[in-house]
Amino acid sequence: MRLRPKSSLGVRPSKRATLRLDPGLRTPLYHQIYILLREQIMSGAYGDDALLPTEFSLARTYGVSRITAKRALDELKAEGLVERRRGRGTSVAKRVESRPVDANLSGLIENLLMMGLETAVEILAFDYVAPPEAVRAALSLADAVEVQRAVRVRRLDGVPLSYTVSHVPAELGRSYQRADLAKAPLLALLERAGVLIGSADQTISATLAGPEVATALEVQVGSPLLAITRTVFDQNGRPVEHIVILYRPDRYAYRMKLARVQGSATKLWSPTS
Amino acid sequence: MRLRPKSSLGVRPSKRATLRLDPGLRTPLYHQIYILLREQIMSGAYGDDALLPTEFSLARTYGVSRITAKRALDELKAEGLVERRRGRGTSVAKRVESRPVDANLSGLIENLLMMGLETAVEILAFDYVAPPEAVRAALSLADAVEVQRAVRVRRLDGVPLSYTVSHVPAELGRSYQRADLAKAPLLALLERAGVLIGSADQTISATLAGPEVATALEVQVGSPLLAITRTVFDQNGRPVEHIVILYRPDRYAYRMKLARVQGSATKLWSPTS
DNA sequence: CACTATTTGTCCGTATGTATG
DNA sequence: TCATACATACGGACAAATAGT
Repeated sequence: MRLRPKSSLGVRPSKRATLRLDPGLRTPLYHQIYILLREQIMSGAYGDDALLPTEFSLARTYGVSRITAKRALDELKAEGLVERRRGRGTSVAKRVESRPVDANLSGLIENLLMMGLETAVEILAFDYVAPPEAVRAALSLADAVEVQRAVRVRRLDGVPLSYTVSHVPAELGRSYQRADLAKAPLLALLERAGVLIGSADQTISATLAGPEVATALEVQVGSPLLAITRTVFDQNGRPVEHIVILYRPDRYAYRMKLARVQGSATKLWSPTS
Repeated sequence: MRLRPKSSLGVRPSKRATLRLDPGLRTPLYHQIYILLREQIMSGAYGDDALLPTEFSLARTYGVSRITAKRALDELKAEGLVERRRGRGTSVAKRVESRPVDANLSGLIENLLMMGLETAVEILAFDYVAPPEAVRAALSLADAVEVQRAVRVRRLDGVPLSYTVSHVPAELGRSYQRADLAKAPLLALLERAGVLIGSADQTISATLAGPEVATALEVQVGSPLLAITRTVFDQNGRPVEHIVILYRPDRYAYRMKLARVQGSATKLWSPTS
């Protein structure tokens, strides 16, 4: 089978000419070069009618054959990014100038308004289970306790936005029913049951869409997702809810304003608003 | 040559069962599945002695042959992440327990202290370029202006933590040199140059590692990354810096404490500290 | 005008990797 | 495990268009 030889004795493969291409990366060499060139074109490195490197030149700098370099250029041509003419070379076709690094355009939703009632909620699961170890620890529960688990998908304009898995200690979970969750936020239900919400710990990270989540959010398996994990405490510091929310990054962005904290070496920013 | 047939007549290949793995991603199918499974293992989705899906089950859910599914599992085994026994199935080998759902344990770095000087910075690029359109817009620059661009990788204990691309208006960029960036944070350099830092807009999202970033961060292509895009303004509201930071989610988590805002229907939380 | 160097287009053959049944 | 198909990557060889002398 041979899954990567593991370079038995620490013998570095002595790659000399190979400028930053990684053959062990599982992505075809020509495609790596294609991405590098596209990146340079997008960022305007080849202004106007300047010529891209020739096939031979690319082959030399990246340590590949001319055919491989040619394929990278051909892929650019197939995308309409460059024009190629025999004897002349390869030049940038259209002034692309895209790549929205800054989001905000398009139909991106921001944090707060989304919490409003403009969204539709579908409940995929509502049951009582033994919690995963991490959840049990976060909620400071005893060993053999059950929790109320709910899996929800939130949509805006019919397009999935987030996939939520929430865990609530069973005694609190009894205070609401499956149908309630479709209409009101979980926190509101807990407050209705007399819980005095205090603070929350929140961790923001990134993960990949697995099969179930991908289906629910209508994205490809392996798509990136923004993951927010939140543990909510009441005013006595008792944990009352543990929730993981997975957002489609093309539909949702977590935006915030920061203000500079003067005179502190370690703490640079303080959130505002 | 045939670079992707372009599906001549709009004839969709009728992929039915294929639960949306991406064949156009140029990454082998077995490796895509490997990345997904590793991601799930790392995030503790298979607690304790739970079994991973069988080869046949994987083959069915992803619409590939059993051999391909087997290879994904074999690759996990080669990495020492799982144990496989005939007739029994595939189980998680070592309690990896990295990527704790709740952060904070293990070697996870939090936001603020990291900005300190415990980390080593490598500068991959330091030049003056025409900015990408999105950056130009964010910095409110005129059309044909150059900006100072820096690409950096930050490491802690020798392991890459973040990949940073920063753009600063050229006149401000002249105030520091390449070597300065390796020693002090960009904001400190700007303040040294007389800039009075005011506020910042920040967007948090998720993305996938491309070849260049993957190499720099020593992760696989297609791994999830936490993406923070920040535009910094001086006290007059003039933009002075645009920066995109890509974090390895297994090494860095964005944590925050939230306090409940009472009596507001739309605004539920207010950040504290 | 030929002559040449450069550069892309096309073809061959071969070896290895990927994916299927 | 085997046979098969296709993709990837290599090196070599030659043809055809372009630009300069």
